[in-house]
Amino acid sequence: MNKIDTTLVPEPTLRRMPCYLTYLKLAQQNGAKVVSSTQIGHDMGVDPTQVTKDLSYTCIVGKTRVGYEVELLISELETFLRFNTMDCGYLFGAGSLGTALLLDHGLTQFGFEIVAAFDVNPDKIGLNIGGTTIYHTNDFKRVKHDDVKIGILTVPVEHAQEVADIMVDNGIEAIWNFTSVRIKVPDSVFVQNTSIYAHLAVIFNRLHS
Amino acid sequence: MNKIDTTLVPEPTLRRMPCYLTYLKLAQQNGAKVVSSTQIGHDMGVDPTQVTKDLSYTCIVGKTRVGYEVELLISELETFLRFNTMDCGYLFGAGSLGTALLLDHGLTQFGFEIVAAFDVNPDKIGLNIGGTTIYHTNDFKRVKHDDVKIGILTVPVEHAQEVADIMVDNGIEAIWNFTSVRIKVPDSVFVQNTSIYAHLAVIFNRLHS
DNA sequence: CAGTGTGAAGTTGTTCACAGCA
DNA sequence: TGCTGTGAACAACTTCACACTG
Repeated sequence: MNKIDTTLVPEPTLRRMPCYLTYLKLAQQNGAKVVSSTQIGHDMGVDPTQVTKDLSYTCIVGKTRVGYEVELLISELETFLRFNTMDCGYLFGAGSLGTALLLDHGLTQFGFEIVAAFDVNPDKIGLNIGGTTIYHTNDFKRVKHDDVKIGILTVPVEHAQEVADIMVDNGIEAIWNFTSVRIKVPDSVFVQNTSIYAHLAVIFNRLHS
Repeated sequence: MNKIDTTLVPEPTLRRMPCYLTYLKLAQQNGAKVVSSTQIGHDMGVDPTQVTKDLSYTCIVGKTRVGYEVELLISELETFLRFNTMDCGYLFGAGSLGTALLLDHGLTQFGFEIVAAFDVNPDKIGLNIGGTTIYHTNDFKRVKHDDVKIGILTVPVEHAQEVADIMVDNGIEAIWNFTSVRIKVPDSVFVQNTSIYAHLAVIFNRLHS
């Protein structure tokens, strides 16, 4: 499989890739120069064939009987995942989770920067959290730049749809939805749901059965 | 399907259920008494048959041509997901994400309470964040209670495995892993990976293709 | 006839089996 | 022999089709 292939990369694969990347960076710190998918699979608790399949979506080729060159694999993965070019986004809702995202240094490391935040709480407007200024949501139209396509949704559930509508009306093309409601958007807008409470449900179920 | 069935509830179903719950609570606030799976599916952008299938894992039965009684469905879902009985957990790593979880009021609403937090940063030991005291990780063995089975992992990636090992050695049965490394644990321990960066990879890929 | 509930078909993702290579 | 890479078998999840019900 190569990059000319038009089929979409499976979402599970995309979600595993950042884990490989983190694993590889740690391995590199520990002095590893070369690593096999067998090794990666073993260390990460993933099926080794799965690792090979996942990596085959990138352009990298492994050396038979040796494995993959760590440095090359890292840079290839970063390019593939677009973690080495900076994407910008807006944050809507500077509550506890929103604030955490503003303070999180990890995001820039993965090629993402929150360039402005929006809230409706008068006490928060004008504040600067982690280098990002907070504006009133009503000022979004005025403040926004057309080249920012990603919006983070961390508002209370009651306002999720409403704020999502504002994003869509103003040209946002991808919404990273941290709320526990499913929002309705046009087909052209991509939504990634990341509700942590959803995972809590899984934990409770597996723990008590 | 009923509760005597031994097959596991599919993870995708478990992850959708909290969304149904949130949707239903909002609908209830808006005065809805009865709702059909067709309606839920339409409003949430989920296939209506999927909604029916998902709900059939609980004990609730819908009325033909009418739908489900909202209040009953809410309480049935809450019971099923164990959101109305309090589970306790420990948090490891009081960084930006860990702190956000400590400050988040939403968790208790979903039946989860962080009863103690652990970190290695001397500046943080002894602090009280959102009602939770922070102890040194080395004191875990001394502080822990045997009935707490859930551990939240929000430490830097370099220490993830090490801290996970401490948890496992001290009787933790489920680890909610927010780091971007896959940790290795015995089969008896359940791990739920919730790395937000993984979702970033999906957003970038879908946005740029 | 609109809605539930379910078995069957289809799709997607994972695991297995093995060919090729150093 | 140990590893990559791939096509085939398998499992999981989703969507479709339809019988049933008030």
